[in-house]
Amino acid sequence: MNDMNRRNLPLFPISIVMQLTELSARQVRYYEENKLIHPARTEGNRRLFSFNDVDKLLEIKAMLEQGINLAGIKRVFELNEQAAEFIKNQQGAEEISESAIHRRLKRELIHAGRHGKTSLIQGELSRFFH
DNA sequence: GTTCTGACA
DNA sequence: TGTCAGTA
Repeated sequence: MNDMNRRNLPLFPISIVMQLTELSARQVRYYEENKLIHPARTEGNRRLFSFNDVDKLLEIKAMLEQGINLAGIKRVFELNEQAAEFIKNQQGAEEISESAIHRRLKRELIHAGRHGKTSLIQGELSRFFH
């Protein structure tokens, strides 16, 4: 069992996630409605969150505090996935750890931010993709 | 007792 | 977003 696998295991009920993220159940469910997170379900239809889900919720919380709306946050996640793929292709078939990708993404986001911090908010993220 | 969906303010 | 109702 590798790390990536571990991080995606459906483990926590919403009560635990509430304590871990300091978000209300209402907020967590609302973010799922808007497809920002996709927690697994038990046979009884109860949500089960993974470490990745929790991390994502913490990122959502942080971005929300910076004034980014749900649509903008969704865009950030989409761009992140595309960026991750881009980096993987650029690295070739060579194995690259998730943490390495995240370090590089973070570095590139910081670099992009220097050209205009406000451009990262309110749905103007797309301009970094030209 | 806990969580879920839907609904109202 | 909080909260209440009626369930599972």
